[in-house]
Amino acid sequence: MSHPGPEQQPAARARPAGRPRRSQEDLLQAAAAVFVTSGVDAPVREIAAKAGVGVGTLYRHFPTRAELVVAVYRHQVEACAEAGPRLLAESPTPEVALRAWVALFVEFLVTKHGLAGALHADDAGPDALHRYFVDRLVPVCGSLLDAARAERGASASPADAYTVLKGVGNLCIGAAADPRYDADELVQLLISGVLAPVGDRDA
Amino acid sequence: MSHPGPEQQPAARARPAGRPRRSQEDLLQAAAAVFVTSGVDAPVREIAAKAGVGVGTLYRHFPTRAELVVAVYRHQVEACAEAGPRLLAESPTPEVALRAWVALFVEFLVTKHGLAGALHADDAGPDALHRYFVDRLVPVCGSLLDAARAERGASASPADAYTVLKGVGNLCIGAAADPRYDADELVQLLISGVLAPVGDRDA
DNA sequence: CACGATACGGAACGCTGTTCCGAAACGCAA
DNA sequence: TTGCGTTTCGGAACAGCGTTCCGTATCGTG
Repeated sequence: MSHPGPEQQPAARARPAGRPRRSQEDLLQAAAAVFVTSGVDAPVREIAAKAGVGVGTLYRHFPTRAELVVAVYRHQVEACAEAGPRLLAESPTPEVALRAWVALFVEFLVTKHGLAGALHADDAGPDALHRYFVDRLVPVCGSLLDAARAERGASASPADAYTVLKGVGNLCIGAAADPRYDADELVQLLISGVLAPVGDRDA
Repeated sequence: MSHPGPEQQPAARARPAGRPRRSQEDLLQAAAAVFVTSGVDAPVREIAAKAGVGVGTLYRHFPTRAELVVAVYRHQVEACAEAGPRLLAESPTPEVALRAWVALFVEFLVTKHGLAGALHADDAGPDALHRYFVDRLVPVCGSLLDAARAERGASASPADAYTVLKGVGNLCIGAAADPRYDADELVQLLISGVLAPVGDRDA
């Protein structure tokens, strides 16, 4: 923070080349800035350029694109995860806590353009991004879900925490780019369905 | 007037002077086959190779990738659209009809690998694929939704047909590639939430 | 001062969707 | 039949992506 180092002029610089740590921080700040302006899908070269380094440097610090994204958003995901138990303790009912937490998650995903879309497991290889989100947030979501369901008295579990979390994430895809689409509304309705008594689904 | 006419206005005569237009049909069949094996995101070159033509030929018949996808699935989308009113007429209640139609839509999306993911408006340009799906299916979804809501007596509309349809489509993303994720279940739960009385959302 | 280790930048690779153009195949008229 | 215009064909070429690779510049140290 106290040493931002925003110099980007390509000429006349005899600056740190062999030092290990500076680039990493520059990269993270540059990536965060570019993600805000150009979305999470911004080209790698744009991030490297913003940081004033080559793509080779970027890839040594973050071997894959997903790991860079994880690094940029790690503390926000952490904050979201930690908000779960706190909301559960502070809210009047577990359902209120669950809804508040989910709203928090949705706002996080929607404000980072393209993050929800980049969250796909896609196929085959376990994406570092997908894995991190799942590992960190599924337990939190699960405990909130269990508490809310216990309150409602819904014994049967129609959908597990992983499915619900992935569903919420999917609902956020494209939300920022489409004014006609209200992801937050839909997510709350999904929660309503998840918490509804099982017999409610039969006509 | 009685000119020998080295210049012919291409008004009515659009006769194929070159090879017959067999290519278009070959392309559609090849694309359908490739989509089944390699998913909707299969490379354009693979489709062209399968059809035994060059990519130039493919792009003259289908100026963009999305239009090819639309052409391949047009009759299935049409069938899905036509199933809406039929289900509404044949089902015991509108909600049953809505749930059955949505299940149909989900099965269609999930079985075509990657179709749901390719459905994004993404950004900026109105995708031909997205437009076609929306134009054809939103009215159908809307009438089913209205009927089901009228039956339930839920006056307020928490989410319009476009939002619900897009939400359902989003929930199907990655469903085929992830055994732990049950899109169909989630979609039915979302419908439950959509049809639930408005006051149900407040804790 | 010299030498090895290492982080650096950016060219290069393989892949994508899309555009472009020379060449070939056909119908029609002379 | 022969020639010509028209239209389609095939695939090279272009632009952009994520990722890999390597010559080079700089640092820490003996």
